Amino acid sequence: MSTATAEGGGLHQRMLDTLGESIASGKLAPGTRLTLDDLQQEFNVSRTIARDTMRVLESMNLVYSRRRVGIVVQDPRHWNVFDPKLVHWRLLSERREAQYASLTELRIAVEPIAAAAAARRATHAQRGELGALAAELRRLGEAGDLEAFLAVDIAFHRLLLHASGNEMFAAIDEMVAEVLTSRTKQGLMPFRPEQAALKAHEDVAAAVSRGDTGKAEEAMHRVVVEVRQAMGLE
Amino acid sequence: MSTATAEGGGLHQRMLDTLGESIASGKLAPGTRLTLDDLQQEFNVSRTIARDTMRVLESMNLVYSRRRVGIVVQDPRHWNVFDPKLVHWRLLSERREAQYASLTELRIAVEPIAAAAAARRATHAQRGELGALAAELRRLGEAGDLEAFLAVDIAFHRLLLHASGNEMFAAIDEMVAEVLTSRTKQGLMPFRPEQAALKAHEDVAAAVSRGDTGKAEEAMHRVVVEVRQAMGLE
DNA sequence: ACTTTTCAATGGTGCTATCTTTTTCAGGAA
DNA sequence: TTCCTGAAAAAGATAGCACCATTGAAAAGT
Repeated sequence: MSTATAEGGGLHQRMLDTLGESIASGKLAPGTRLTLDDLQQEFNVSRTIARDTMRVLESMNLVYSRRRVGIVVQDPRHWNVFDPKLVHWRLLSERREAQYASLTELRIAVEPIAAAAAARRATHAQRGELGALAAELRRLGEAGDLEAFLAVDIAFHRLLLHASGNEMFAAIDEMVAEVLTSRTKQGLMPFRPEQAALKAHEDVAAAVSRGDTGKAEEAMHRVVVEVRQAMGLE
Repeated sequence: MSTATAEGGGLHQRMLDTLGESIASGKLAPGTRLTLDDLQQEFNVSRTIARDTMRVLESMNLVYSRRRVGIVVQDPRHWNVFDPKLVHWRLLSERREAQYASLTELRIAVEPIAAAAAARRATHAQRGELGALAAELRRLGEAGDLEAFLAVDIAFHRLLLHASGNEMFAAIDEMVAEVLTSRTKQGLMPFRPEQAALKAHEDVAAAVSRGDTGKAEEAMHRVVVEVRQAMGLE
């Protein structure tokens, strides 16, 4: 993807990012009426580009268009909230916290089940790699290198989600990475990862390695349980 | 959405549905190269429509387009598998079973956590309604009216997902409905819903009603546990 | 290796058809 | 006269079409 309102991609991408961000942030409130004519003027683009952009926003259910009315910003409850572009825009907005909360809760739900699935379906190579990452995690955790720790932590969770063999689980890997990153960057992580967390990661890797679905789920549950408490979910 | 290759919507919708279905089913293999010129001829539409369509498919990561190359069908691992349109197309294809499996696993992951969230955040009205639906479920279950049972079961799960207050959970309600429907239609359900399942639904409603997150999660776990076993996940 | 050619997307312009909403206006009843 | 009603007309916006210029990248040729 293009990311950000950056200059990057074509006109279409820029217009899409700008408008998407405006809608996601609520700057363009639901019910707001736009017209292609206004948009082409505002963004200084041709009708072609304006159309393309609105079609994409429409396919994400951020807007709908009706004859004689124009293009109308949809109520948030209709948005395709799993679209990575929308997730990205929402994380850029001031309502970022709400998006993090939703994502974290999703993670709490999915990761233990993904661990169980991985224990059942991971390839031999994946099982090995997972163990290596867990070991690396302990090394970096005890050394106190938070930045490197984050990178490996992301790799660990990403690999697990993919090893689950469920493409829907795999698809949330980017979002999980963003949650982990944000948690570290905002200092919500203890300066030095806790022993319990390191142990839990190792247990996940070990359980997946020997195909123990129940233990894998339980260990991954321990990994996310701290997040759960931080969110006030139990 | 328009649903199906039906006559419905505009040219854009029809072309999108047709192409999307072809890609989702694998009839158009990853790596296949298309050009706008070919497409406008094949579908007998203007360049505008062909462009719009491909832009939408591109935003779903079903294709990517490069200059001088054309429009290329993406590898499935890049697809936005949470896009409701894509889910729908996959359920129409011969690979429908794989999609059901993924969705079921997602459901197993999400619903217990959604129940806990609902216990915490549901409105007063939602708590009451959930109880009413659970009672209705028992009545219909014991009467053996499978069709009506299905309708209420869907309403129950949909309400719970929405009451969770997590818009990402709410967004999977349609998918859950399709899974439940398919399970009933294909006779995967016992002719008469089991007592344990009826009890579990009631327990979910009761726990949500009194705000007991732990019990709500546990009870919803019992609701999905049968599905879990049917899938060979434990 | 470098240059040229070719191909297909990117981006733009202007037009017609069609669908809906709003407005207008005529006609009848109070 | 005034007010309401309903049909017809007008207007506003997308839907869709045809065609054109530019640009970037792959492939062919030197």
